[in-house]
Amino acid sequence: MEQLSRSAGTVRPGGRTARVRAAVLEATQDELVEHGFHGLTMDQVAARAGVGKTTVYRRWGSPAGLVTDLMTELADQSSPHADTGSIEGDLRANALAVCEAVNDGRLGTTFQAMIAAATSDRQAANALRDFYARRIEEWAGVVDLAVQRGELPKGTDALELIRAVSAPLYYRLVVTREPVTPQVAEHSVRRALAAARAGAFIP
Amino acid sequence: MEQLSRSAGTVRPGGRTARVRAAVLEATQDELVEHGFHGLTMDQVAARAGVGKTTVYRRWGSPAGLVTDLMTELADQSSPHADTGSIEGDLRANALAVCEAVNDGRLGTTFQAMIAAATSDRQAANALRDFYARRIEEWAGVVDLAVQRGELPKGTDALELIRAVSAPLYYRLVVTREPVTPQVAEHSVRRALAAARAGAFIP
DNA sequence: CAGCTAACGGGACGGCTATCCCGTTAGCTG
DNA sequence: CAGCTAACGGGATAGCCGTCCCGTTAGCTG
Repeated sequence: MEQLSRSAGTVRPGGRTARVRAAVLEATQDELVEHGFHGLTMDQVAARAGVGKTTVYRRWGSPAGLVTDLMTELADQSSPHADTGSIEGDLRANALAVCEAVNDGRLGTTFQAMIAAATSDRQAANALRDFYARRIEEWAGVVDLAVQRGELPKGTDALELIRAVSAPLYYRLVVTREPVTPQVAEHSVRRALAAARAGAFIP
Repeated sequence: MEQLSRSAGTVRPGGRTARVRAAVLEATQDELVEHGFHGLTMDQVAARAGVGKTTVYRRWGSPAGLVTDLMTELADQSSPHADTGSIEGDLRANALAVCEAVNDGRLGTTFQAMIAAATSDRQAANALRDFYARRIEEWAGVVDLAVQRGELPKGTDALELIRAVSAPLYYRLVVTREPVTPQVAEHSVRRALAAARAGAFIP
């Protein structure tokens, strides 16, 4: 797709296009905070961004497209994983980072919108999956280090352990819609770690 | 609300109203399976149910309202929790029940629709929360029995343990959008149980 | 700095969705 | 079984959303 449009003519990645994209994504976030994903309309995003609505339709196609692009933008801003020296500290840092992210007004609504978009749009779903696959891989490193240090048994599935830490947080956020507090994060770490030490993450 | 409309005149719970509701909820499920929550329109539901679209708007108000009613209907059909004699068997039965439910064409799409509706509609969100609160409470009993039998340490938080079993399943379903297989369910049980035996579910 | 063209902007149009109004149906009540 | 009225049904209407067409702008290129 990308290849085809490139071969059709000269691409212009220059100032205006980038400026428009920045303005539109900024406006998208603002609209999400105010009206949520359900109330996100191409029209209002265009108006707030100060661009023609035709442009928004042409480049993003749908509200889900806007959110998807916002997601890939966030994916590029890779959050550096901590290295506190102990696996407990590292996992706690991970859980608290998730906790803060979903509770932050601006970022949290964007995350919720991503999940909402993914329920109706295949492209958004793929972007969401890729986003988390990348985050999980980044954090899996701390588990491997812990195994090398002897903190966790050999053969521990690093990806699964990282997933296990965040699963209860997202479960509360999306399914039971209970608040995601630091205490919840703490409990999640404690339980995942207990299971890991007992060897429950060895396939 | 309910009280007010009742006091205004005589309620007629009789045949026609109930018949209309059944037809509409049936049509809603069918439409959900075919087009998903995003493609659920009041108009088509009314047409498929063979009722006037004014009726659908008057009684349910929005697609989210339809799904919410569907959810309360499912909530009433309480699934009996198994009692296999061991906590491992009970939790496995629970996890497999969730696994089957989300993979079933008809029921699974309804669940997904419920979650999608909850992201945009407060009433749907409340109904979803109540639904799971009830299910979790029903299953918490098997944990208490296991504690009495000495299978799990005293003070184990039954509600949290039940939540911990389903959290990874829903995490995959909604967030990472990976398939929810029986093997995933098995792993989830194994890990939650390992943590519980280590006392990680004692507050 | 001048020409080319990718990308943007405005306005008009068609289709759909949600709402309103009022006539009709059918479940209660005596 | 006859009257009352809650609840349903159909049609008309207004507003919004998405698309299309074409003129305009501004970033590349030599």
